[in-house]
Amino acid sequence: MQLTRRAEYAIRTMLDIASNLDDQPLMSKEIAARQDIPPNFLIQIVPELRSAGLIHTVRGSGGGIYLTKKPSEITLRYIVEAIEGPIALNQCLIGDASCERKPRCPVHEVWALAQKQMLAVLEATTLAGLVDQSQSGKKASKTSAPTDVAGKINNEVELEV
Amino acid sequence: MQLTRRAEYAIRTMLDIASNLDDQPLMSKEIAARQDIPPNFLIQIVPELRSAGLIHTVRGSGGGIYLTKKPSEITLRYIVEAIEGPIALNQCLIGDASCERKPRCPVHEVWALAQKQMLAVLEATTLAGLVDQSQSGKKASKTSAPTDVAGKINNEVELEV
DNA sequence: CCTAAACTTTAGTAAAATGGTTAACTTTAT
DNA sequence: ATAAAGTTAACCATTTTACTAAAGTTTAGG
Repeated sequence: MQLTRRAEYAIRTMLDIASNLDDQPLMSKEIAARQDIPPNFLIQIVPELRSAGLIHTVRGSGGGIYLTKKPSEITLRYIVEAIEGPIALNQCLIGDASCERKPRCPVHEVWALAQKQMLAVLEATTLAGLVDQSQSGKKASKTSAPTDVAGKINNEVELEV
Repeated sequence: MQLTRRAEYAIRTMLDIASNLDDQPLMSKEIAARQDIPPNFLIQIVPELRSAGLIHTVRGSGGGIYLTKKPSEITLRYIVEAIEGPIALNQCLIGDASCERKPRCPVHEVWALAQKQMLAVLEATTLAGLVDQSQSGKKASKTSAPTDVAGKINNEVELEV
């Protein structure tokens, strides 16, 4: 019931690149150093991010990594699923194949809802929003739309438990 | 990022007992048969539920298992955490010990929110509500208050993603 | 064209988690 | 007593996790 280190490192990597202002590609080793990622582990994760179409890699001297999309178009959910595959909080939520217990099992839809709630947050969070938030403090930049996703969701979601 | 079989089986077990109308204790072996749980695996899970204070067990001939609390007082979250320990979607959410990256890491609070959303669902769901729901179809029983937790939450939670 | 810098690929590996099984033990109703 | 129930502890195969390592490939620059 926990994010793997791979996915955590993938998120850090994507965020590191998104925070980069220069247009020159970043080296894997540098990213690893900045983000506290074992460098030999990261070079294993990078190809996965590339296969998922999230990054472009340039080989050879002077090479490195850059994003393929705009940070505002990359959600946290997308990054996580690029590494771990589709998120499923319970075995009965894997794929669309409904479990055989489903008709009589009232718990299934509870897990479905819990997962939906969780995914809504991960899907509403983009790299742009995260970069924006970590840079706030100097001035309230209104450059990218979803400035404070977390706060935004938070207000609409209060439950009377 | 997925519920273990242990916890899934624990939920089924608790639900099975809560659905039992007689006041005589249920046998582990019978529960296992009804709920598609490997019987030898269940007898390993039962003591954990007991240690957590969720069930009472009676040894010896004629013994078995019954709940210690009212089904309306037992939440899904409580059952899961009785088996798996505290839920933490990311390593940085374990305990109250904030990760050392927290001050500069904008992702932390996103995971915190995602988890809060998920836990809200698991916490709003009680055994009584689940039993009630699986029995509906004959007549809309209004015996226990939270009849349709899932639907209830669902309405209040729409996000404009 | 040679070399160093960068990513790629493949293999290996120790430790822990997962999902069980087995068997000896204790308690208790009849 | 004895059989029925839960208790405890040990065991086990497989998979996942989190890495490390090494040999290979591509490419810029001299």
